[in-house]
Amino acid sequence: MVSDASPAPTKTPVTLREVAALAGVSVATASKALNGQGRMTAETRERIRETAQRLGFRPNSLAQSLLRRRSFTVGLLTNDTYGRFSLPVMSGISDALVDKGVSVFLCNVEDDQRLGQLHVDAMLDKRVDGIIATGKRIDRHLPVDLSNLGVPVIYAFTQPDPGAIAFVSDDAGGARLAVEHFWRLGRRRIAHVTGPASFEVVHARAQAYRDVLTEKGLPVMEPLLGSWSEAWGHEAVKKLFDGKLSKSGGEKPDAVFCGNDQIARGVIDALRERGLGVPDDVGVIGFDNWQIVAEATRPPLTSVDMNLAALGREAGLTLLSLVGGEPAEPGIRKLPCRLVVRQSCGRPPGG
Amino acid sequence: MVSDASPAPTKTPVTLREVAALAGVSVATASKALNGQGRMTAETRERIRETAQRLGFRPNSLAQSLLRRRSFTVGLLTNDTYGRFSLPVMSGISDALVDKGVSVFLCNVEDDQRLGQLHVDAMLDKRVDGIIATGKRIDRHLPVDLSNLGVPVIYAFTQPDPGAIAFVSDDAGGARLAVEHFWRLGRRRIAHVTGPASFEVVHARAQAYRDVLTEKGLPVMEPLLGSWSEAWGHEAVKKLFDGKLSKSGGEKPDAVFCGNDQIARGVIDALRERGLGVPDDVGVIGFDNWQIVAEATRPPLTSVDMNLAALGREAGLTLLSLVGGEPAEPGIRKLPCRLVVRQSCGRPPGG
DNA sequence: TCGAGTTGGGAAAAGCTTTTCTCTTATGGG
DNA sequence: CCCATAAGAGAAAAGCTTTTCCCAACTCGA
Repeated sequence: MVSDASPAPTKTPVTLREVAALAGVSVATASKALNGQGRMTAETRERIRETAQRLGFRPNSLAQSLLRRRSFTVGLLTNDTYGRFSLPVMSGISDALVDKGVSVFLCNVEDDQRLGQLHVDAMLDKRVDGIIATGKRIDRHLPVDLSNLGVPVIYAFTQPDPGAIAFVSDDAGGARLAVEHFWRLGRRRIAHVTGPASFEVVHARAQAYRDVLTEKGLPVMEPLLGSWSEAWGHEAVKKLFDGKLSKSGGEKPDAVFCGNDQIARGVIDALRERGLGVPDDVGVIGFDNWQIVAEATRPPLTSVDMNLAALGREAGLTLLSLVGGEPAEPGIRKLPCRLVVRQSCGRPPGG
Repeated sequence: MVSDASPAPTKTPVTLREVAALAGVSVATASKALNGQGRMTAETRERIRETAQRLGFRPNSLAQSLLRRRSFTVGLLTNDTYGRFSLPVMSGISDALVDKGVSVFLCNVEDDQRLGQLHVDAMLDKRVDGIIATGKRIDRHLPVDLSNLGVPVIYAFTQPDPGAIAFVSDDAGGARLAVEHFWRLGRRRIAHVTGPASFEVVHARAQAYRDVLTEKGLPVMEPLLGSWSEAWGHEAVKKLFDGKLSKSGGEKPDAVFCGNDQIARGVIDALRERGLGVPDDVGVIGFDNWQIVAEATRPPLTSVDMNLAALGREAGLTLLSLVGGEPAEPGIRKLPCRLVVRQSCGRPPGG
């Protein structure tokens, strides 16, 4: 039973040479037949095709790549090991590329410079056509230097080098979406509970929040900065609903826009614990649209989705066009978010 | 400025031929010098090495692979797009392989047969040395046929083909860990709330749960099967603490072993809502050790960790040995889980 | 029938590295 | 001083495909 007649456990791949020999032509002709190039009788072409088919011929990509100086692979660098951010991005990239015959090397570099260098070297050795860098936050670099690599580089959801091409989510736009949605629903005292000041997105979203309120002539409550946790959501509810709020003259919020879904989850739980109904008394909107959290809250959480898969797709396609030699403007492209409406924000009055 | 001293934006990689020319030797000698092969004077070797260094020479892996019939790449197939299961597995695989110079193609096939075939073909074209299949549950196949591919295949955390090599978590062992821990803590009325009957692990864990209780001479409450959700955790608490339990003569549980962390989260919240203290009145242990959930519960959740990264590492190393031509027994290897103790299970009496 | 043009197909180089021979030169012993 | 041996380095093939150029044979018009 070591090795029997039926397809051997390890068979050596069939080469073009063998196909050609069996079809009684030269390798040149065989190659042309299979690629639809060159001139030959229809029968010759067909015979070669059939032979190739029958033998299960598969052109050796390594040889092709060597010749074309193009490997049809790209490297994807991430530091988001358990990544709910970078995973959708990856998925989008892969989606965009698989149809073009391009495969993706996934390399997790953690936050380890040595590991980063190791992976980048490995990619370069393998002659990737390009590299995409992605991460877990927009305002931090990966622990690798990607300048002057000799291959195109695109940044997606991570901090780019100056002069590079990057795709990020439009956090300010996403925040507008949420606040304006509250406004349309008739909410007028809208609070904002978000993450720590060390994140740039915190400021971007907070500013958008202020802008919308100002535009609409609504009272602006100063955003509450804390951590990205449920616990902070609880605590923030205490601050919002126990203390006096300066501007609004003691009035309690009827809506809370949260910086992520975990905070929102904490807020909703805390509201329930103090007998406030969501969405009837207070509407809540989260950010990230982390499905498993958003759907587990009671009621299910309305949340801003950053369209990360789309972002990845754009990044992949752009990289490909760069590889193809087409020029592209450097700069940061912000891609729009979308609001996924569930039940925590309420329905329009009388709607 | 077409090509100046500092690295050009897009430089063509330097070849061995150029190194050899500059060092004044043949490519054969250059190759041998850099690989520590052949015989030559120490100075010649050093001169070549220096030249290569200076030029930033990087052997073209495509050429090497073509020659060695070994690409130093492996394909990783998964259907767990947003995967908290397959991601740690991937990370372990990558970890195990990066030091050996092996890169990983990540291919997400969703549950789409066409996509699966597409990716497998792409991998085969690219001459991967082997393939690892991973997924989101142990008892389901990926939507691809991986038999007779001509390259070694390893299954990790997904249902293997018969006769293949697979690594999975030892769910029964993990369940024992949890129940025995409760026992050591002095808990005597231990309930089990878990997922749907359609999952094999549900039965494996439930049986282990029964076994341990029987061994210890404790009352066995019939496991409560439901869904993997928080909501089911809430509901299960109702069933456990409202109704009469047959065997235990109406006594309420003092411990609940949950089938995953989300259920555990629901159980803990529900217990709190009815005024029962965790861990003082009731201990709770979850499964999966999904950090972000386990650490957000109040109190933080003790949970069974499946050691998925280690599982991935094993899978990677085994694949490599297979690629190296070493034989390996087919079969399913169960890797042990470990209990991550936080606060929800309680401390030993007087401890 | 001759020359021009067309048709079908092959030879060979290129892409880059590794490895096996082979060759030349130097060295040492007798 | 000569031969045997070792040392140092190069030529060439292999690995597989694509593409350019070339050749032989055939067709057709004059």
